[in-house]
Amino acid sequence: LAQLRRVVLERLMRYYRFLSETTLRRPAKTVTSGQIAEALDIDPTQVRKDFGAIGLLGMGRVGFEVCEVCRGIRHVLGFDEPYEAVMIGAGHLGSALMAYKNFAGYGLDIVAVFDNDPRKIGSKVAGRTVQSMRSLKPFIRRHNIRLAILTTPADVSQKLVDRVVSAGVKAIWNFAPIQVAVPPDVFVRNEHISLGLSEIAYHLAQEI
Amino acid sequence: LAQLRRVVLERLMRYYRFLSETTLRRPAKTVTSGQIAEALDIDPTQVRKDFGAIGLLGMGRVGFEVCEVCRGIRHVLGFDEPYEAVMIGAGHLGSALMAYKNFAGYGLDIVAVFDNDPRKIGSKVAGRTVQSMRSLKPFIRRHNIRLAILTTPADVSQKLVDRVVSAGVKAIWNFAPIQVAVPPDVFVRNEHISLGLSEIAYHLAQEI
DNA sequence: TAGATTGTTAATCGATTAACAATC
DNA sequence: TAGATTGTTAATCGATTAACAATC
Repeated sequence: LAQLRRVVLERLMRYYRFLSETTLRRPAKTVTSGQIAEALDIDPTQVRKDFGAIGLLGMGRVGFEVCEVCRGIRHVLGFDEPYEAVMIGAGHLGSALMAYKNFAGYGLDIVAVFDNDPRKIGSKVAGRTVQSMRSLKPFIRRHNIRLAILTTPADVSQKLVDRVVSAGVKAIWNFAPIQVAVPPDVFVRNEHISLGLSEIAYHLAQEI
Repeated sequence: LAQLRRVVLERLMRYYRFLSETTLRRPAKTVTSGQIAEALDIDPTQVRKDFGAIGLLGMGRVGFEVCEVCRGIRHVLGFDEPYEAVMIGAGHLGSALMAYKNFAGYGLDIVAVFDNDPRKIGSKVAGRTVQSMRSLKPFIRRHNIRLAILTTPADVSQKLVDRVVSAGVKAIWNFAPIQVAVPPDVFVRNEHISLGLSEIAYHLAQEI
């Protein structure tokens, strides 16, 4: 199975969400590439190609089995292999993410939250006690954590990244408004708000 | 000036952030496409193409004037034309976004926040009093608001979108975990957390 | 069977990268 | 001047779309 590109992963996720949502409302055994394509405004061939790329086969004149597709996507995207993460930063954004219920359905379990603010340390966020940043590194080591979610201010973020990477973290989900540097074997996914902002601002300015 | 695609907008934003950040640290009058390219891991030709697309000209052997580039990007992306927005939802995420200081630098001013929860209505979020959803539509009409930022639960989001669109909103910045339907003249930017999640989960599963 | 849908090959489209004369 | 950097054209690459025989 070849390495899947980002755009493909995103489409797979959209298929998955669409199938999960619609089958809840009106259960269907099968779905055609055309139905998915129309709902998500994608070419039907694209859907079949993507399914083919992850080894899903359809049936002529019938389409694809919904359950099989969902199972296939779950498997490929790795939702079935639970992984634990630490949240770095217990501010508004960190708390918002901690409170997000759906993560469990994607295999993600945020097992601890850390902050530097003495007023926050010891308090509870979504049922977890906020710990001091000093405990961060030992915690990651002890629990073999591979993912760190970063919701800290720009100025301290790089230092914290260095620390968690040296403790063994293999992926950073970066919500901090800064580009962080990591060794080549560490994966970073950036969620810079400014990218969305640029698109919004541009379209509003265009429209006048 | 041709319509700019999403990837171009995102690159422009990255250039802008890079130039703003680095000139703060070590002020430079000029910058070459090669310097930008190396820092952002982009092809130098790409940088020159993007600059050319928005009418920025460099100087042989010298490069581009930093100030001129920043001004050009600000102008094209529309950061210089201030626009007001309403925040729909005063939960963790809504509060986090309200508290974000940098928006002003991009022309965005969140002038009001709305929620359905009686316990939140009347309280302050980042200096703004949370208003009832009942005031949403009249407020948008009265102030000619063109952007709504959506941080509500999935189940109520579509209804709220319909309402703000009928009140005249022209763009939706959607942080709700659902695909919202809008008329063709309304622009939607989705920030579904699940897309990032799929990439993270996939890479962690691959790595094993 | 007839007809809708698949899987796959070929064609198109657009975006990225390479090459290089023009420029300061 | 010499040499680094630009602007632009051409070449490459990859992704999307079209076409269509095979299938149920």
